[in-house]
Amino acid sequence: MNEDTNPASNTGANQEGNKNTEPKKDFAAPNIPAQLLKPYDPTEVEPRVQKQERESGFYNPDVCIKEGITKPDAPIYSIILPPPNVTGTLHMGHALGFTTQDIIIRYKRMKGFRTLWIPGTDHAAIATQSMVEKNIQKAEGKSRHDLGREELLKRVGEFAQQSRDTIVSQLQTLGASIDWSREAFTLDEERNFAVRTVFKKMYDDGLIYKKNRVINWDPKGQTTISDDELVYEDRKAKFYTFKYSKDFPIAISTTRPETKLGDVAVAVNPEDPRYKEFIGKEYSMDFCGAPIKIKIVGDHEALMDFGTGAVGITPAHSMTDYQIAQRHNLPMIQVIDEKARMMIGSPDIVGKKVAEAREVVVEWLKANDLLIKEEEIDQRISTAERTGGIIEPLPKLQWFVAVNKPFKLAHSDIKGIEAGTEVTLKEIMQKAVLGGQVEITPEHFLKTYFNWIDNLNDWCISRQIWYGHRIPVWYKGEEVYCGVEAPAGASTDADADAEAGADQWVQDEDTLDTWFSSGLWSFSTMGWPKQANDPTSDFSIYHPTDLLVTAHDILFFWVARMILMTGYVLGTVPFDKVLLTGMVRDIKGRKFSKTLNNGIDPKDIAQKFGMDAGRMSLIFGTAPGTDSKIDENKIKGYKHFANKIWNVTRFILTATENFHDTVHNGIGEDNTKISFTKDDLALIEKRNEIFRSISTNIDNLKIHIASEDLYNYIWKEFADIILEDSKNIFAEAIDAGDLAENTVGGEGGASEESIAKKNSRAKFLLETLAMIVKTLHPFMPHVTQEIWSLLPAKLKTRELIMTEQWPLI
RNA sequence: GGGCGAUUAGCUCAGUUGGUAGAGCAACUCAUUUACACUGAGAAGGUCAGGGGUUCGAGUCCCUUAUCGCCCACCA
Repeated sequence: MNEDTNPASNTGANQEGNKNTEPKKDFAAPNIPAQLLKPYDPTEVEPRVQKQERESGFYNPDVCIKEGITKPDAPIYSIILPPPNVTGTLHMGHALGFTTQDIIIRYKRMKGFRTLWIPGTDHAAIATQSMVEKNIQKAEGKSRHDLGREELLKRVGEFAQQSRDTIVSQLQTLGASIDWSREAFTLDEERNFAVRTVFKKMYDDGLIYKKNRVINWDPKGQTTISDDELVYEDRKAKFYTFKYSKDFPIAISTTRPETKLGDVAVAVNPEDPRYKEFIGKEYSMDFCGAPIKIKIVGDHEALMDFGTGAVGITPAHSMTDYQIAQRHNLPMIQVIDEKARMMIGSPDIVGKKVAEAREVVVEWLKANDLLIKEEEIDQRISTAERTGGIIEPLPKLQWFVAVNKPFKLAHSDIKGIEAGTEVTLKEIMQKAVLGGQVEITPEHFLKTYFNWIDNLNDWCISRQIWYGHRIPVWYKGEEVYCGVEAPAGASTDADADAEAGADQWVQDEDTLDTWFSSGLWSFSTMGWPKQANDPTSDFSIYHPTDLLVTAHDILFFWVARMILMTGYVLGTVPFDKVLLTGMVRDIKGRKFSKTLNNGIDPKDIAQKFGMDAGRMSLIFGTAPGTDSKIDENKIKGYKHFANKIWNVTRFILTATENFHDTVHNGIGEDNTKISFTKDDLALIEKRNEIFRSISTNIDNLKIHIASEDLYNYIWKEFADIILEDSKNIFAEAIDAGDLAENTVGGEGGASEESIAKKNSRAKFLLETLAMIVKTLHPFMPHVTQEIWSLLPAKLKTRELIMTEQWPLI
């Protein structure tokens, strides 16, 4: 398979004679590939190399084994790609993570590992649906209800497909050596089956339950969201102090007077001398047209030194109040509906939006002389991460995952948890990491991780949207059925369900939080559950995976959920190591966001500087977990670097032109056997030391240091010192050659010595060049492949450098 | 309120177990059409935020202060 890839090498006759007389002018030497004589052009090379690599099939480990590149019993190395959301396109932040993964995957592949990298995309339920809904509303003025469930899903599906196509092409532009034959989608049929299977298991174990309680309602997205999907915004707000009525003994304060129509109690601190005497008393009155009944309760939650020391309790519209109400068995009165409009009160309040109702209530308080104080305070309000809607806490019947409920874990490979013992999901998340089974880099995120788990509450998993995994639960009158498949007689038509009669099974309307399916990603992409017991399945071979590379902003959303799900379902961990990357920011230090429209498309970088340069600039000098800024000057530097290696190659091939095809056999220019000089042996030793440490650093996930060492060796050591020095050696050999020719029977000794030096150095340069190109390949796959294709055939064992063996192993 | 991180050259940032402070970019001097101007050589530039401690020795470990950033939290 070792064809001569040097297109210029068989162009026939050359003019050897010219070489020594005018060596410097003669770059167009016939032995040197024509491409090499021009500056390196990434825009031409990169797409070609990507296509060549992809079509080779070697991204797929099965092909590597079949073609003898990887041994069948080779050690395993697997990574799953964090699936990008199908809401849009990739930016340089994604590129950092993906480049990191690609570097490690290429490195491991060259080291002989059976290497798998699985791609896919995430349906990102709320984000995607709300984006499509917005587009439809804008273009056609229709809501999702105008379209119906089926039509909307069709539209969202189309959008997702387009997004997916863009993402795939972007990943290919990055040069990601990912196995496309295994591509998955969090919402495809196989993943849906995995989701249903896990849901059913959790339901049967009593870990999934349905309950009516106060949840985070997003009036804009018309759905619940989990605690983690809240984003806080600082705002100025009016803080009102007032009494419910003239006769009421205690004043309370609030920023939301309109919710007070739903108050059922006032909590005071039981130690508070001002209010002690009122505890237990009840008062009834009219408040803005709503009859309210207020009980005074003692609760330590009420702080004596805040506000008036008394809290109005609105169980239906505040998480805190809901919890206090639970403690005191208080009723819950909902006064705000799902559209954030008032449900009760006087006629000028009912139907009004909360902000308007607030004004009306304040006016009413003033008119009745009940308002005591009005001041401005700083307030944090909750908004929905995906839609930006202001969260309205509402009581709703929702599905939850119980994180503190003990259950029996049948099988366990998790250190500290014995099979068959009772554990909670929370404990699984803790112990998988505590025992070091999952290693997190940088280490300080461990504290963040445990801190989050300590404060974790039950996970609300139901969403009132249509795009997503529909909850596999069916109702018929009072009956409830949960199953992987629909019960017999259940309607399969989504829109028809709504009108189905009481004698028919009707599926739950809600869909699951997108992170429920993402949590299964490490094994749902590998054929679980259908091929779980097949020893030849990906699941049996590649799970648990070796490494997860992701940005630190989804540590809780995703990393923790994967640990939870994998621990629960399989009794093991999803990955051995987690490498958290920092966020890539724009030049002003801002996060990339759709609203700012400041995302940088990797394709633009590829156009401008070459993707290799883009990749290096993301990696170089960027410590794990540390945020970085994208800077075009930096990228430009690595474009220069690519060109540098290009020219290094040209120089070495030109300088050794006469015998670079024989050096591999140890045959020098004068047909003598080459042996290394002392100087060159020293260079080899130093070189090998540096290259070994580069390997070690990649092994330890310190690729930013590895890339720096490599860069410095190539440019500062190899090019600036060794190549410059070599010029003298080669010049001496030429002079000596001339001298020997001109002096018949003269002293050949000097000549032989300089020729021997040249031979030694030439061998060193060619071998080192091959080594440099191989070692640089994971970082800059395109330029290295192009150089590889231009190197003398005898220096290589294979056409594609990605399948060559890593140096010095 | 709790937790975490950052503070190193003009700018952007590296710095593994403590052992003489590093890179890129910018700026300065010089060289040169060279394998490469997508170049080379040289010089300059730092009380490693401040203070204290441990140590023979601290950018690195401990304490503390300040500033900035992030995450979490039920102060209505």
